[in-house]
Amino acid sequence: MKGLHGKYVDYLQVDPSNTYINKYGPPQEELPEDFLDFPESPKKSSPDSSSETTPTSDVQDFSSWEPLDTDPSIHMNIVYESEAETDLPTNGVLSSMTFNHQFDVIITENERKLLAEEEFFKDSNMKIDRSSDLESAKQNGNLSQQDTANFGGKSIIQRQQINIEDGEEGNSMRTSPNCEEQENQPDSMKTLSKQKPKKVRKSRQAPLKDLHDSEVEEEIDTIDVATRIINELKIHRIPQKTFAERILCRSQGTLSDLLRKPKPWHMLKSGQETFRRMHKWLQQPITARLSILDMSPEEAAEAQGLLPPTPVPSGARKRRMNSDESEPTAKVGRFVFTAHQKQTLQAVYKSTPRPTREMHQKLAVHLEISIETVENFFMNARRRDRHRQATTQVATINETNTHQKEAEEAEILSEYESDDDLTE
DNA sequence: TCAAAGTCAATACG
DNA sequence: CGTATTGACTTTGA
Repeated sequence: MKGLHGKYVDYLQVDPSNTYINKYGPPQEELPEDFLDFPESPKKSSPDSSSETTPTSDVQDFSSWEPLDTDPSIHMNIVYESEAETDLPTNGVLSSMTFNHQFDVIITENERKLLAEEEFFKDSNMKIDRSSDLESAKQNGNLSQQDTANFGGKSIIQRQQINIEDGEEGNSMRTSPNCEEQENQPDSMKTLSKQKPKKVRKSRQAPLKDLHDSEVEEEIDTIDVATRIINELKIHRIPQKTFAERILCRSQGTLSDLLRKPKPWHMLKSGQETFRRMHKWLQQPITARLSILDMSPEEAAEAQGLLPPTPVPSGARKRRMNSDESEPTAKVGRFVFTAHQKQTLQAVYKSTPRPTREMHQKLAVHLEISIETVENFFMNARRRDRHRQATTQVATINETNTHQKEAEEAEILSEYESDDDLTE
């Protein structure tokens, strides 16, 4: 019963009585037609399992599944991703939870013992039960959540990994977009593969266009992606710098900004590419995600795929420097406005966001700074003002609603770090 | 040539 | 050290 050890399991089911486990994966794009259907339980399983699953004649026994307790390496550290209609935060970490939602599961070996907890997947109603692990999680008592919506007892867990104690191969890395890649077709029809119509979208206050499941334009919920990336980086202790450079081919500062202030997808231009990469990375099996991070930027770049022509036009900056860069003597640090200069400029900006060239000149003289600097100030001010406005509207409602929960999640997340082994 | 969008990357912060 | 901020550079589109 250790056939799956060391391999990816993209989907997983656990029977209502929490005794058997059904794994499916890895690479297959699609699940078997009946994957979501529990076999007709022949035994007197759980009481409330009086489901309405089509009472087909196909009687199967859960014994065909792998007994849950025979896999000692299992432990689930569930990072869930709420798709919608839930009061739960958009995502977070839970110690246990019954299904009805889709989860992003991460399993670490040294956490396996925690799974032994009989509480795991106890009921068939979605419920958060943190009694089994996370000494810390216990501190938080407000994560309980009820969600009666269920799929007739069906459950799915996505992207989970099962660690093994013996042979496993760290190959399995999948292609994914990375640096050197640049495809910006208004309608990325590049790969018409019908990937899992995993539209990462949630019910936000933002007006969402109702696209069909067609593989039209993959709309990405940037806020959701950003949140998830933040969690991933935190859980696996991946520095922004590492992720930014190896996966996104961007600088740490840029990543930080994108993560904290993600602009709505529809407001992005070429910047969509960066979010696409983050999204793509999130869709890969955990081992692949982590393995890529272990490589050098170059390796990662190639490993992940194509290195087409025009790399994102930012790779090689030509910083202004003397024609001869051999003498770093006159090291001019970055310019920084003095309090007075900044205050003056901000005051002017308030009343006049778009000063005329003459005004720019006057300000430059008055503040004793170059006109370019003045122009840059207004340009940056306008852009960041717009940006702020665009991100605030969406974030606000959401935050006020889940502020507390998120704060608690953060605590739980931090606790998980204590025994995460997948980091180097 | 100008403005906007996307970033870089120095450096301010904690 | 890792993350957030931010003045300025680069690329795009008009």
